Amino acid sequence: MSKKDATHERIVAVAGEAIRRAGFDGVSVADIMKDAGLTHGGFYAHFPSRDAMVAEALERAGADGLANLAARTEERADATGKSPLVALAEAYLSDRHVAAIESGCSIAALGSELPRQPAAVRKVATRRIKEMLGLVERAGAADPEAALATLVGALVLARAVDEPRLASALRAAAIEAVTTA
Amino acid sequence: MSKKDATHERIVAVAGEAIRRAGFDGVSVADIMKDAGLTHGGFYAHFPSRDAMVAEALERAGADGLANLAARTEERADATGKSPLVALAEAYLSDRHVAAIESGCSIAALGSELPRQPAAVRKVATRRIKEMLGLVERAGAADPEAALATLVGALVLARAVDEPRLASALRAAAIEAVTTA
Amino acid sequence: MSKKDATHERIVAVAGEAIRRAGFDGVSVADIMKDAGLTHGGFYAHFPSRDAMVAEALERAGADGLANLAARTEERADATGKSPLVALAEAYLSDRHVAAIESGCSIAALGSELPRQPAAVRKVATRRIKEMLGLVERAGAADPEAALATLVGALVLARAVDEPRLASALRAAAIEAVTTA
Amino acid sequence: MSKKDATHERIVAVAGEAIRRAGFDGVSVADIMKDAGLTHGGFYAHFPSRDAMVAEALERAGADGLANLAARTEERADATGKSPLVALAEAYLSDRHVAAIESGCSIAALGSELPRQPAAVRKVATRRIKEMLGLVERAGAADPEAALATLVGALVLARAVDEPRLASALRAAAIEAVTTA
DNA sequence: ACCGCCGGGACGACCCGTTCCT
DNA sequence: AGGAACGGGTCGTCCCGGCGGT
Repeated sequence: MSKKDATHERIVAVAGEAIRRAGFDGVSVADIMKDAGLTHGGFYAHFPSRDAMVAEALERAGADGLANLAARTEERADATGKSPLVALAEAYLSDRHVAAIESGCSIAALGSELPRQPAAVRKVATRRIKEMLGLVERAGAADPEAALATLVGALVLARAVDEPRLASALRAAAIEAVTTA
Repeated sequence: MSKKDATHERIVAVAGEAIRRAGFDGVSVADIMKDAGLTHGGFYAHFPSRDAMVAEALERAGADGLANLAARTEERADATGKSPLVALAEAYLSDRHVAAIESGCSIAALGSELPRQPAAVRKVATRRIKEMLGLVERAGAADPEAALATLVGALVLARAVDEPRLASALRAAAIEAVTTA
Repeated sequence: MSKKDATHERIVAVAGEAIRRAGFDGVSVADIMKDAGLTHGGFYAHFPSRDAMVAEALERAGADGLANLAARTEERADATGKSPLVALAEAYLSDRHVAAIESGCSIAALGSELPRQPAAVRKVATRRIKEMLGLVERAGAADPEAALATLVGALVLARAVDEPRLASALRAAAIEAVTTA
Repeated sequence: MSKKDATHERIVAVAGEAIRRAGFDGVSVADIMKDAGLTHGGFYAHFPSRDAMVAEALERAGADGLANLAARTEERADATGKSPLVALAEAYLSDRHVAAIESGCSIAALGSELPRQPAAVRKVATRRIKEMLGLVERAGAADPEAALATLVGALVLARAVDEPRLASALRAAAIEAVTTA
């Protein structure tokens, strides 16, 4: 039982990264199983379908990304003495987070694909967004909804854009807007 | 020449909608051709590859979405007498635009898929984002980059979320933030 | 392991015959799999690509054809008391071998297509030709290279030609030339 | 009328080379037409079907190859003073002819594909083989059938083989065998 | 009792020979 | 004679079910 659970978790963790990196449809079951050190044959002993695995993987990826973000925020607040909100915004739009799609915010990584996902997946995403709102609120944002929209939008745009200069401008402006509102 | 161009345009228009609706990988060549009233056999007389068609379709979808947005903004400004920036934000986050993924803003519809797209596609997207910045700036935004990030982020989140109440809150907060900054 | 190997061998055997019958490009993966009692979906569990399968099939077809030839030669030598070389030439240019393209000499069946094949395939063919030279030499040919060229050329021409009379003349002349040199 | 005939001839000439280079199935109608400086649209104004074009192309390629061979033979006979048969064998198995598949002997280039061609094509090939027999006979071969088989077989094998050394040995042995019989 | 392997069927992009309209 | 369009076919990949060994 314990071994099976460990395997299950490994698959989910691998899938969480793979999906953020390549999108919901960007990785095959076989790819994920191979990355988890297994063959694709046993996949359906762990999940009833690919979709079910995706839902779990998104859940896992979201928790993972949120925990990472909280940790980086705290690090930054401790190191620089800045306010929690500033630390949060700077962490969310840091070089590191922009680059690390596969371990970062799952909402920014998959946002525009979410509307076409099955209900289970959307449910997970909605819950995650609420948690993110809570995080932003606790950090002291006057308007958590607007702040979250700005942060997510800036991250999506910064990653989409081809020119580093433009990406940096978007990130800096978003940090400014979120922290002075 | 004229007939071929007409067909070409029809394919591109159909593809632009299909891609916004279902994502870059969500529609097949055959599907697009069928929607354009053709069979898949003739596709490669119009495009050297699927990727080339996607790049054209994104270009077209972006121009289309931007023109729609500008038109709706003007309509709204004329009808309500509100400032251009308010009209723009309200138009961008209107029920209508949130619902109309396939004819709306291509950046919001495809944003999180852009980082994985070929260079040609990313180039088109970058140009479109610059145009959107210009639009926001001309509407009178004090900080166009932040305003665009907020608008795009709010649209992505509002579409992603499962609960209309939450979606509305995100949209309202974003409008407020953009227009009062 | 055993089952997969058995299936693999069956595919290779079927492909070896199909390729000799219809040429390197004359049969599809689906055709071969169907003849092997399978569907083409499972093909890529056995071979990384069609080309890899073709190389194996040629290897198999060559070994098969050579073994058949050796067996027929011995039968003929035993039955008629003729010399090994005569028996070999007569077996190689027998009605039976001329007719049985799909189980006969792979070099004669595919010779003129070989120059355009990938390196792996040509390598296999070269090795087979060397083995055939050895066989001819052991049968007592004074000039194995010339004898092989004559036999292969006569078989190719006899199969190419539309008139049985001409085919027979070519075969008889080749047997005569090979066995009296 | 004259212009159409010229175009027709150009297509046939291009096709004759293409088919010897890439095999009966190795070139598409569009490729041939493009090489002839045309578009594939007009193809069916010149030929009722691809097969009909192939038959004509083989006819043309055979005449072409045979004329080339006769010319090279004569050149060689004049230049070296060797007997017609020696000159013929040396010309047929010269480096130049081995390398020039697309302008050389069509029987050697396509021999093993002929058995599966339509009747019209095989008829053309048979006639060509008879003409080659006549050429060999007039050159003074004691046994034209065996000589032709040896020459064609050696050319096919020399082109098929991966090792220049082996190819040379096959060619030399064949020349020796043909000229001393 | 459970995981891994073999296999199935459907679908993906891309290419081909052919026809029709201009 | 040119060019758009058609429909069938190719190889390769996908998600998923069942049999067999541990």
